[in-house]
Amino acid sequence: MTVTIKDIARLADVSYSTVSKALNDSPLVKPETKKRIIELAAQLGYQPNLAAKSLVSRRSMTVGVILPSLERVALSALVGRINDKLAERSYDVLLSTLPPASAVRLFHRLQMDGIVVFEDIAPEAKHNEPVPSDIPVLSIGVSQVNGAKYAMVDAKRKEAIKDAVHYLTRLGHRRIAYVGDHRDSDDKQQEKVAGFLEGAFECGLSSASALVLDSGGNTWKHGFDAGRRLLLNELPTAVITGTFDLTAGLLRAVQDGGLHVPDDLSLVSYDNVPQLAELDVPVTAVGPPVDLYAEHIADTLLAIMSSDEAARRTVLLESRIEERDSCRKI
Amino acid sequence: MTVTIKDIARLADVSYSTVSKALNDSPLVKPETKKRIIELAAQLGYQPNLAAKSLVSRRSMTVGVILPSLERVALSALVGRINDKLAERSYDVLLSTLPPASAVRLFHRLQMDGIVVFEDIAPEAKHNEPVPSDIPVLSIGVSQVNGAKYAMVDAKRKEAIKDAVHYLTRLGHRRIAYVGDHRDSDDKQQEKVAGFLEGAFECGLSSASALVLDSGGNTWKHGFDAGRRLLLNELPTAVITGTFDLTAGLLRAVQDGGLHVPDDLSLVSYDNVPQLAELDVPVTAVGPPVDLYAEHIADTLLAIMSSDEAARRTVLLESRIEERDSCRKI
DNA sequence: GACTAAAATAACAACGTTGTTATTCATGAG
DNA sequence: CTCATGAATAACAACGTTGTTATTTTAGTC
Repeated sequence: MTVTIKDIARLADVSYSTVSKALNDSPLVKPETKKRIIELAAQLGYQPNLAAKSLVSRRSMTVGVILPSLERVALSALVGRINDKLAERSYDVLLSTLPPASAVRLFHRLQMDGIVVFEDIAPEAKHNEPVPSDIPVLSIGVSQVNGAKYAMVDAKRKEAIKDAVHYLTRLGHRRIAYVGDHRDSDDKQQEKVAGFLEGAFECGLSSASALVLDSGGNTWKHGFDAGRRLLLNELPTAVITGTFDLTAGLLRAVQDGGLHVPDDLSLVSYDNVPQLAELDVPVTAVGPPVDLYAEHIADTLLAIMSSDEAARRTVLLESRIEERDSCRKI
Repeated sequence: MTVTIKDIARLADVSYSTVSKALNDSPLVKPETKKRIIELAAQLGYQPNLAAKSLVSRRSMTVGVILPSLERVALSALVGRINDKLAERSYDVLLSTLPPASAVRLFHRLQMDGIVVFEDIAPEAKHNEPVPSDIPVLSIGVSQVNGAKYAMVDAKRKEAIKDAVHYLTRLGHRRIAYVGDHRDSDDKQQEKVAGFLEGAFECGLSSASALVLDSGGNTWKHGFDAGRRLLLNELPTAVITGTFDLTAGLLRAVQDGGLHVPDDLSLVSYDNVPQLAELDVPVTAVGPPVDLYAEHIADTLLAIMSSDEAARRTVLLESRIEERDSCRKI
C-alpha cells in the first residue's frame, strides 16, 4: 500500500489538510510542525500521487514526446536537452514510440499538459482521426498537411545548407557535393537539397560542379557507403552532409580512402550538435545549435500551454555556423 | 475544456453514473441508451481521464520502461515487442531516459503499475536512495548488487556464446574469434567473454586459436573497426560477435576487405533478432529470440504486478540457435 | 387498476490531493 | 476575567471516475 498524506496525518497526529500545506511549504502552518511533517514524509518515502494532484489542479505538469526511435544521434541529443529545459520549469517528460495517433490518444488520457511530435507525418494522417483540439501540440518540422494546424518549431534547413555553400565558396571551393537522404517522402531532406542547389546557383557554380549524392538513409552506414561512392569518381574539394550520422560515416570512409580532412577534402555537416567536435576531425556545423533548438521547443511549448487561446505559432530557427577544423582555404 | 462523463450526461439527459456504465459496456443499462451514449461520446471525442480512473481503481494500467537510449537496434526492437505484448493485456507503456533514480521517482508519482529497467546499473546505485518497495520493478540483466532485490529476466549469455563455439566447432572450425565490448564495468559483456573462453576450452581449442577482440563499444562503428583490425592479422575461420550492431559493422568491414561470408569467414551473432536476416548475408544468431524475450518480460512483469506478495523471481532465458547463411562447414 | 418483481436509472461514497472556509487555541487589552 | 484578535489547525468541497446502494420506471399478474 502506497503511503498517502492521510497516513502521514495519522502518524503526525494532525489533519491531512495540514500535511498538505506543510508539504507545500505553506506559511499557514507553524514552522515547527512543518518540519516534523516533512521529516516524517521523507522517512516514509512519501511520493505525492500525481493522479490526485492533476485531478484537482487540472494539470499534470507532464509533457509527452512522440518519436520514431532514438536511433539518430542528433535527435537523441535534442530530446535529452528538451528534457533538461522542461525539468527546469518543473515539468516531467515522458516518451512514447507508438504511432502518433495512438500516442496522442494515450497522452490525452494521461492528461498531459502538452505534446511534442517528432514524427515525419502529422498525427492524424494515418487514420484521419483528428487530434483533440484542447491539448497543445507542438510539432517539430512536420510538413503542415492541412494548413498551420499545430504550433511548430522548425529549422531553416534550406538557409542552413545555403550558408554552408556560401561559406565553402568564400573559402575558394568551386566543386562541392551534398550528401543526404533523398527520399521523396521526407520534405525535411528535400529542403536541404533545395538549399544546396539554390546556394550553388547563387554562388555561380555550374551544375556539373554541384553534385547531389543520395545516401538513401540517414545512418552512419549510409554515410559510409556514400563516402565510398564519392571516392570512385572525381573528387569534389568539399562535401556537405545532411545529418550527424551521415557525417560520421562519410568521414570514416574518406579517411579510409587515404584522404585527409581538411587537407584533401573539406567537410561541413548539418545538425549543429557538440558531438561533431568529438569526431576524429572536429567538423564544422550548420543548423540551429541544439541548445537553442531545445530551448525554443521548450519555450514554445510552454507558451502554447499557458495561453489557452492557443498561440498557434510557427517558429523558424536561424542556422548558425559553428566553425571547427574540417574546412580549409584553397 | 476537456469533455468529461458529466458533459456527456448533461447532453444525453441521463445521470453521469449511467454514462460511466454505458461506456464500460455494463449490462445494467438499456442497450438503446447505451448505444446513444457511446455514439455521443465518440462524437465529442471523449477520452477517459486516466488520473481519475487510476485514483479510484488504484491502478493506472500503465507501465514505465527506463532505458539509457534506443541507439542499439536489438534494444529498440525488444522495447517495441514489449510494448505490443503489454498492449495485448491492455497496458500502456511509457518510456523515460532519465537516470534510473529520477525515472523511478517519476513513475512512482505517476502511479505506474510496474517498471522495467534496462539500465546497466541498479536504480539505487547512484544516490543510494532505495526504490520504494511497493512498486514492482523488473530489471533486465542488471548485476544484482545487493542480493536478488528485484525480479529479473535475463539471458543465458554465457550459454549462448558457448553454444556458438560448439556449433562452429562441430562445423569444423578450429580457429575462432570473439568480438565484443570488453569494459570491466559491464557484467553482461563479461559474461559473453567468459562463455567464449569456456566454450573454447570445452572444445579443446588452444588459447592461441581462441582470440578475444575488444571492440571497445557496441555500435556499428565499433564493429567495423574491429573487423578492420581482424583483417590485419592472421584470420580466424569464424567469428562470434557480441551484439547485432557489432555484427553489422564487422560484416561490412570484412566484405570490404574482399572476404566472402561464409566462404572465407563464418559468422555467428549474439542478439537473436530478425534484423540479422536482413543484412547482406543473413547471419546465424544465438541468444533468446527477441519475441520470447519480450514475452517473458511482459509475463514476468504481469506476474509480479498481480501478486502483491511480490514473487521476486529470476527468469533465465535459454539461448536458441537460429541458423542462417553465414556459416559453412570446413 | 392496484401490487409486485424486475429493469433501468439516479444518487452517493470513495480514491488522494488542493484551496477555501470553519473551528479551536493562545495571547494580550480592557 | 472576559473578549477581541490573530495564529494554528481542522473540516469540507471539489476534481472525474467506478462500484454500491437507493429510487424510479416498466411490465406483468390477478
